Amino acid sequence: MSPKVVDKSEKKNHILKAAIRVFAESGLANTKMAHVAQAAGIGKGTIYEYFKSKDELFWMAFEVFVEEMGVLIERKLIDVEDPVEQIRVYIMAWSEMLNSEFREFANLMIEIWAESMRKGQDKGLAAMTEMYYQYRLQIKSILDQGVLQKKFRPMNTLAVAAMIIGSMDGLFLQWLMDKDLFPIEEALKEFADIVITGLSE
Amino acid sequence: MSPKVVDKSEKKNHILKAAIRVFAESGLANTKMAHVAQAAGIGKGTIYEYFKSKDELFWMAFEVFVEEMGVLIERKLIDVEDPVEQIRVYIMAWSEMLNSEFREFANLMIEIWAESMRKGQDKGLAAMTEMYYQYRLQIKSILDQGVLQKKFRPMNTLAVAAMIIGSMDGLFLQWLMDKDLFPIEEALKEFADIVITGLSE
DNA sequence: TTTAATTGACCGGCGGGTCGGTCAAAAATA
DNA sequence: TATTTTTGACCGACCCGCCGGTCAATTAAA
Repeated sequence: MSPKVVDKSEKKNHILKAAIRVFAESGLANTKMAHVAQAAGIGKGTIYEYFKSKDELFWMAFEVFVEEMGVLIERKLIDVEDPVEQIRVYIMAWSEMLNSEFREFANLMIEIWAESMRKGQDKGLAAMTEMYYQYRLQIKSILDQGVLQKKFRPMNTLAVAAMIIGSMDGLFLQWLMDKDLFPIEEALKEFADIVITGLSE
Repeated sequence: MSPKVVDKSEKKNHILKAAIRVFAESGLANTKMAHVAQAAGIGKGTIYEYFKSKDELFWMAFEVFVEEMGVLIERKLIDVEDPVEQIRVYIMAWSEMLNSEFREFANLMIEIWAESMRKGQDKGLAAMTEMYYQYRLQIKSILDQGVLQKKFRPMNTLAVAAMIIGSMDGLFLQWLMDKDLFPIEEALKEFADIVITGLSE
């Protein structure tokens, strides 16, 4: 019925996008391959032409998600010079992100969190840990710059970086749970103000 | 083999405790009733004398968890008067908690998060939202006091409360993922300092 | 002995993954 | 160009192991 696709990698990507949506909605265990197939508009068997297993599909979805997220943040930071402003931009970038096309992928994050922590899921956990480690270093280097420029007080920059990332995740999580009532914009704004005031010399 | 338990509710509690441990380790979908039974040292069928279904068991485990957690925090706050110190105690209470018997239950939290957000899990989500709403109000009232006493600057206290709770969750989450390397003590301490400095008049 | 509690073998459905068949399109041939 | 052959992407019926929940039998308590 549908014409055959010539470009393998494009179709793989198409399946991945559908999978992200379904995983985000139902989680790993509750997602049926048949459902993913339906969402992608293909037969179940076809998925296995592109992915070895459900598990592989899930973790590839994670990779795509992380990568797109990283690119998005990077782009926002690119033409901000002042470390203080960089921190603010970084924090506020989240609220924009949550109103972008990422909104539908957001639920996936918690699935990944849960999944990566289960006993025996060392591969996923390692990927996760690595991702956060990179984020922390990124923030740390902004903070270090700020301290050097005497715009921030001296501090344990790694711990503060960890705190900032952690807090972002937490606010994100709260918003996920209660998208309508949780005041994410205000909470982020307050957070940015408090962090900057609290860190200033 | 196991001593016969006379008290029905005591046995129910015993099963619940075992279930919490198993759910924390494997999640809802990956936990087998046989495994819970084994962990509790009883036969699988017996569980169904005390709980209607796996689902009911899971959500009762959640209730127990939340309740014990609330009691623990409450106890810490009871003889602190100064709002500023209350905030600090509240924040630092977490690090103590994570070194207490709660440590083994901690993973359960993320399972609950993930589960409560799945499509169709309205019951769980509602319970979750309610819990956080209560927490937010609790913190808000401390902040309101502080503002009244001119110890904190004027602010959107609800948003700040949401921010604080969210951040706590986020730090907790990060720690869950990387218990050995994530500097939870320092991050919490920095967070408390920054928040208090940032909120002070 | 009667009643209550406990148990684990068993059942049924469910879903991940397989595999032989199909067919559109590309390649080869005329 | 028209026709035949080959390819491999696509599919979904089927297989089979797994696990939540049941219940007849067993054990303990009254």
